[in-house]
Formats: sequence, C-alpha cells, structure tokens
Amino acid sequence: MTGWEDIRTEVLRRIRTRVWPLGAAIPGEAVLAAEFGCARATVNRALRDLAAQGVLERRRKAGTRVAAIPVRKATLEIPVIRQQVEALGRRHSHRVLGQSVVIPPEAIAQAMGTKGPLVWLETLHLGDAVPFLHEARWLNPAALPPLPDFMAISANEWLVTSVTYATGEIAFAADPASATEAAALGVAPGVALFITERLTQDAEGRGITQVRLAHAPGYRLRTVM
Amino acid sequence: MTGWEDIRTEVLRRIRTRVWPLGAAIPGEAVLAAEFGCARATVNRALRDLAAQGVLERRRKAGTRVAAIPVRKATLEIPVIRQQVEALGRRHSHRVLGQSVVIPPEAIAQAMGTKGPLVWLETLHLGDAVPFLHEARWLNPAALPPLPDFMAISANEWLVTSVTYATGEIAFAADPASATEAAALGVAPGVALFITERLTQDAEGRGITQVRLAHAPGYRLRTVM
DNA sequence: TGGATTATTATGTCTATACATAATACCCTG
DNA sequence: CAGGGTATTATGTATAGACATAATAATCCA
Repeated sequence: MTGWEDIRTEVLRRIRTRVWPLGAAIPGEAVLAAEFGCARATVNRALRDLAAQGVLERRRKAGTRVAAIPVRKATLEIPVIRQQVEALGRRHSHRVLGQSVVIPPEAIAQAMGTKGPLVWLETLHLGDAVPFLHEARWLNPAALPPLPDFMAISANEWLVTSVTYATGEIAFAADPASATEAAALGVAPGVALFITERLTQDAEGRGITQVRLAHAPGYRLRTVM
Repeated sequence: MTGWEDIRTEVLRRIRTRVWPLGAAIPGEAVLAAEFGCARATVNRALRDLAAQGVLERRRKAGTRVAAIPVRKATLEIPVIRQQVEALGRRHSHRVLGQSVVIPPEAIAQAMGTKGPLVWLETLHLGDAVPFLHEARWLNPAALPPLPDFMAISANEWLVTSVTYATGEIAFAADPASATEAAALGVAPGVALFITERLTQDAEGRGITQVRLAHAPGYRLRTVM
C-alpha cells in the first residue's frame, strides 16, 4: 500500500498544504521511511522523482528542501517532421529547394566549431501538397557519414536514423517571415512564423548540423505539464 | 565500475553502433545483468532512464526494444517571469492594465469547466521599465483562495506560490501582435510575437487559470537536449 | 474453431543491507 | 581569527532476494 508513488503523493500533499513550506527543509529519508513504514530506497525513489520535476532540491549532506520558487518543468516531444505532418492526417512530402557547399558565415562556423566548408541545404516540407515547414540547414560533412540524396530522404529523417545519439540545444522564437521563407511557404513577407532552431553536436562536441525550421502560420507546439 | 550510468552508456553505444538496430528487441534485464556482472536492479535503472528519454520502449512481458523512430525529448524549464527578467540583469516590475469580473467567452468557459463569471486580468511585465511581456489572464475564483491585490504581487508569482501543484497544458505559438498587445509592448500591430499559452487545472480537474503571455520581440525559449 | 481460462514471463517495485560520495560542521593549529 | 584538515551525515548507488503486475502464450472446453 505504500508504493513510491503513494509516498510521492503524500509528500506533494504536504508541500501543497504548506505542512512543509516553500524553501523549508524536510525530514531526511531515514526519518520518512520510518514514518511511512517502508524502506529508505522507496522514499528515495519518490524524492528523486520530485527533485527531477523541480519540486524538491536535494544535496548530499545538506538534505532535502522544498524548492523556494518551484520551477515548472515541461517535457517536449520533438517528433520527426514526417510524423508531425501525418499526425494531422496529411500525406508528407518534401522538396529540395537548394543544396550547395559553401564557407559558412562566422556565426555558423563558430557554432559548428569548424572553419571548413559546410553543406547548405534548403528543404520545403509539405502536407498534402500544402507547404508545412521551411527547413534551412547547415551540415558538417566532416562529422557525418557520406551524405545521401536528399531528394529521396529528407535531411531531417536521415539524421535521426543515422546519428542516433547526440547532444545539442533547441531554441524557439517568433520571427517575421524572410523573403525566402515567405516565398516557400506562400505567405506574405513579415508574417509571424514559429521558428525552431537546433544545433546538434556529436559525442566529441563537433557540430553536426544547425537547422532553422520555419513553420507555416497556425502551428502550435503543445505539451502537458 | 559498473554503475547504472556506465550501463546506460554501453547500451546507448550498442544502439548508436547498430549492434541493436532501431526497432529491434534487446536482451532481457536478467541476461544483461549477467553479462555486465551486476544486479538486475542496476540494469533496470539504466533501461528505465533510457525509456524515459524515448530511446527505448518497454512493456511488461513483451520486453524492451529500441525505439523505431527515436522521438527526441527535451525538458523545458518554465521559470517565473520575475526570474526571466532578472536573469537578463534587469529589474522586474509589473503594472496591472485592467482587472474585472466578467462572463468569459464560450471557449474559455469550456476550457475552465465552469459557466460562472471569471476574473479577467491584464498585466504588463517590465525589465528596467522596458516592456518585457504582456499577460492576459483568466482566473477562476471558485477554484482559488481569495485573490490578493495584484498590484502588489503579480498573478504569475502569486499562483506559483499559492497553487503549488497542478496539472495543465502549455502551448507555444507565433502570432501577430494584437492592438492591445502592440500598445502595451510599444511595438507596431502585426509584429511577430512569441506566445505562451497555459491552462492550469487543480487536482480535481477544475480550471484554475488560463493565460496568454505575449513576449516582446527578440525573446527566445531555449533548452538543451 | 472460438472463446474463455490458465500458465508463463519480463518488467515493476519493495526490502534490508552495505558502501560511496559530497558537503557541511567541527576542531585544531599557526 | 584565518586556514586547513578531519569527522560527521544525508543522499546516492549497488545487491540479492522476493513478490506484484501486466501482457502474451498456451491450453482447455464448449
């Protein structure tokens, strides 16, 4: 009856009802285990979970305290573009708008950690022949297997299956449509577009790819808390 | 030497190098524990972590398999507005632009799960007296403690500390600035704004608050993968 | 053969114990 | 009193063993 989720619930209740006020230290694991009549490992699991959510802050020796300002953490699932389109009940296709090998601008070169030439690739993703997303991407051939024919497989899809694990950062913004994006998406320049920018690095920290995704108007990124 | 993180690393390596291809089933916990020379619980911890990341899919009895399409999961930290402003090295302040009690439009009433009147609140957040964010919020007084004076404490801040735990959903979008938002933020109507919309519910599923945050141009939401 | 029941199995979780680790608190010395 | 070293302590992790649970596979009966 005292599963770790039950304990998590009870701890949350005490925080919510201010039995344990914001910022206050809570009893140690051993004490709580004794109180709840379970093993310390069970309490540990519950508290670790709450710490991962940002509700608690834990430090060795210092103990556990309720987060003073509970930072909300939300998990975003970032699917492959094909899946996003198909989730809308539309058929996905893509068109390569341009591909070339060029020396990148300074900002990109620095982000990718290389001075050599990169592959520049512009792709338009469509759902039932309607523009869905404009993809402007830099690829670092020095950090990637031989590039395929991007007309056959989109870079987005090729990358998730050929570079299984990597780190990087994502940023979201709202930008006015550039001339290129407007033309590709069939909207007026300056229209508000939802932008996703991603920088991906391999295990050695080399830049693999940098991409700017401009979503057609109406796109919403959603998640539950 | 065989901590659960080491095992996680090794499992990831096998996935990356296609020893275990995408979509394939991997050996059971007991088998892996024997191979790595550790307890099953240790393997379990590693595999659970990878499943939480979306790299593996696990089902009782069915076993564990590599995710066919590795859905990327990113964790967003959603701080209080004050913290966002202060993180930029600016001093936070807020101004209440309007507060009233009205019957909400149909869409809001449905989202909040009530037909009664709600509190409508418009707030402008500033950093060093420069407009930072426009907050347009519905509050459900039936699901909240008595409302404070929102000129003294912003609704954003009051809510995180008085409603410690709740569920809800968040959506991000890019919208053109409405007349109200443009005026408040001091930008031209139609300018691309980054919008955060949040619907918060309490433990019983009652709508607590619904808010639309319009960030001043230049705002970027960032996270690491 | 179809449908319901039962057996099997891999993951999920709990326990008790042990040791590791990090960080604080304390104490001792110069 | 400052500085550094040491003791203490709460969390972090590992282990073996056990039982729970869910889902599939096998079986049995109508």
